[in-house]
Amino acid sequence: MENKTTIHDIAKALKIDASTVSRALNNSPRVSQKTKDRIMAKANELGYQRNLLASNLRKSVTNTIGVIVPRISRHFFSSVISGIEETAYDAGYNVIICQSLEQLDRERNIVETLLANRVDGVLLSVSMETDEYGHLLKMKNNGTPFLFFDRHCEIEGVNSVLIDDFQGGFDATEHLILNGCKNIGHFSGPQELAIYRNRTAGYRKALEKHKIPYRSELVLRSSLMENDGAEGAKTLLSLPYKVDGLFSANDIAAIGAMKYFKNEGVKVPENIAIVGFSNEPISAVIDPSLTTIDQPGFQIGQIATKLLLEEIGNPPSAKANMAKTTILKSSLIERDSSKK
Amino acid sequence: MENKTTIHDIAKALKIDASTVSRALNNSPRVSQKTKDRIMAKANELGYQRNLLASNLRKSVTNTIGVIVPRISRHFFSSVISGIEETAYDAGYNVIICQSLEQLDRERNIVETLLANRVDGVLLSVSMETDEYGHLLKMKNNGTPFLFFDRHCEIEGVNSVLIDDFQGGFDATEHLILNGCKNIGHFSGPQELAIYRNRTAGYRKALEKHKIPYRSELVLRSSLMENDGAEGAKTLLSLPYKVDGLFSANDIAAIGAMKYFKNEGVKVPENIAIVGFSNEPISAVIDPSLTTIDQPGFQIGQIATKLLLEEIGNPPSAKANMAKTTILKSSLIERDSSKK
DNA sequence: CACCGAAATACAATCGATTGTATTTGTGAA
DNA sequence: TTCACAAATACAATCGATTGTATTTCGGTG
Repeated sequence: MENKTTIHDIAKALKIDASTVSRALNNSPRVSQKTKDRIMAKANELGYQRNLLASNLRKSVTNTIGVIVPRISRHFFSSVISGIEETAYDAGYNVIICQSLEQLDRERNIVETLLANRVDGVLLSVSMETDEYGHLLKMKNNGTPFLFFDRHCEIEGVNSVLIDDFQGGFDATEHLILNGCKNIGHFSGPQELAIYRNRTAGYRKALEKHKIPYRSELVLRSSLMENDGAEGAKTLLSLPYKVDGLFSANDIAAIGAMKYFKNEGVKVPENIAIVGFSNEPISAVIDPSLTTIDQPGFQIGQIATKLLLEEIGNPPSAKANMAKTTILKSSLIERDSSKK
Repeated sequence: MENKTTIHDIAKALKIDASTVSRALNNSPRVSQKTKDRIMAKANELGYQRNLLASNLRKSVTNTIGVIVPRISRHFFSSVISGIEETAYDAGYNVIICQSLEQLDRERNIVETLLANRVDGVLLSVSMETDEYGHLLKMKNNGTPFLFFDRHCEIEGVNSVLIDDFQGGFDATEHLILNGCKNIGHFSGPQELAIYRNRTAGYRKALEKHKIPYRSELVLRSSLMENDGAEGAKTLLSLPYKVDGLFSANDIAAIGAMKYFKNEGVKVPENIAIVGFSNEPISAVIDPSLTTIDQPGFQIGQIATKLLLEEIGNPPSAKANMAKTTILKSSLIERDSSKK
């Protein structure tokens, strides 16, 4: 009841060798069916359960991949995780889910733990604080295959699966312009992250295309939490001219702003039209419903996992050291918050 | 660059024994400071990283606990996970998060994998499909400490940390009654789960207290997904008398019903008042905002983890085999969906 | 200078499973 | 009956770290 039974216990009980037991449990053709049956029966009788620590140590393969996301509670990330799990399980891999909570030191710890546990590969969407890549370079040098999804860093030879943030930012902004907005605010995130730089670049490009001058005071950077959105809304209202549009680089901050505007009696979309990013479920339900950019999370998870598993299966030295970047399209979901 | 360095590599490089390297890396007093320094330096130089598979195998302790939840995307569960992680990390434990997606076979697989990986303990909130406890009994017999939170099963000698679902159901229902509802519908979940039985029992108790007859056709059982809520709403509308209140055993189904009602032109709360359960973030934001029962998820996670770690630390045979059940209070959050 | 005891280090077994190699068993053909 | 050969099983090393025990080193004392 206490001490787990091992293949040696089974071997002893049947007066055979442990190697035969091991082979039988792995259904090797080198063991006769008769012996296999006896071993299986005894294994069940004793409640045997393979010790993966020992097995993996010996085989130096764990059939496990680690996944690091900023927060599991974000809808986008949990759908990516669903895609990852589906693909990984089908391929016989287990998945360890970890959340950095947007903190660099936690991200470092997680990487450390995953490497120490010898996961076969890692899928990673970096935290907002990640402006230093030591832990990632260590992982790379150490030979552990890994791959960025959504939020990536510029590290040579590391693949990534991204969405087209530039296009998303462009679409969101142009949509506001086409709805008649002239002074469009923009909430952006930490500039260390390419996704935010790209969304902002898309924003600027749309302004440019429509000959609207770019004003830096309209672009506010924060961590894009709900209260950052409220703060940002306040700042926009304090400007000496009227802001009539807002593109927020995520939904959460957009919602923070919407709530603030509601409190202040500023009408959405009449006074200010808003577009978010990520398509959180909450955005479909808030009043007015939030126009946003939808990202194919599940698909990102599937593709990222497929690529990672390929990399795990293949000698990384064989192929060129070029990083491959897969870019998926996002799509604008028009709802009420932007209808003028 | 390819093959990971081991303590033997360090030992060889310094012409000392591997055991000394091991002790140095664990900061044992049996190694002189001078040698420790040399070893540390060499370890860094070679990019050494402890192999936890080997270490844990030898120590037969992993300092890891497994957590199984139905879905990580549910706000309640992700706050429980936050509480678990905080407490576990403080105690030097790692956490493996797994989701059963409400499927029994996935739950079985996860338990199997966690046991095979020799986690030191497991925190578990069972799936809606779990009506058979073989995998849990196996875990118990195998001697792995585990503990239920929120959704539990009747297994002898297994502790649980729950919220007072009976009281929650009672409060929700009485709230509707006090707001003038006479015919109160109720969405419940699988009756294998005590939480749903208890919420329903609270519902009945409140009716009884206020001398409202119980009608079985008002109680609808489902998996409480969004479309189950819509289905349920349809059923309630088809009854030959007017249903003026609804207590749903979760927010998601309540929201499904709200959307259906909105489509059908049934006004909430004027025509039908609604109370949900769980306090999903979306419930605060939907229009009308959803009255609901808030559960202290973070705290549940903290307490459950503390209890589990105690059990891991102590000989389970030493203490009586009595299951301890910790019950936390929930609280009614009044919002617009129930204001008549 | 020899010797004692503590400090530092080395030796060797072990955790549980896997796997290459060697040995035994068994079957059919000569 | 004997031999060849394949099938089945046993032997033994190994994965990387830990840990109890044994040995060496060294400073200090008489």
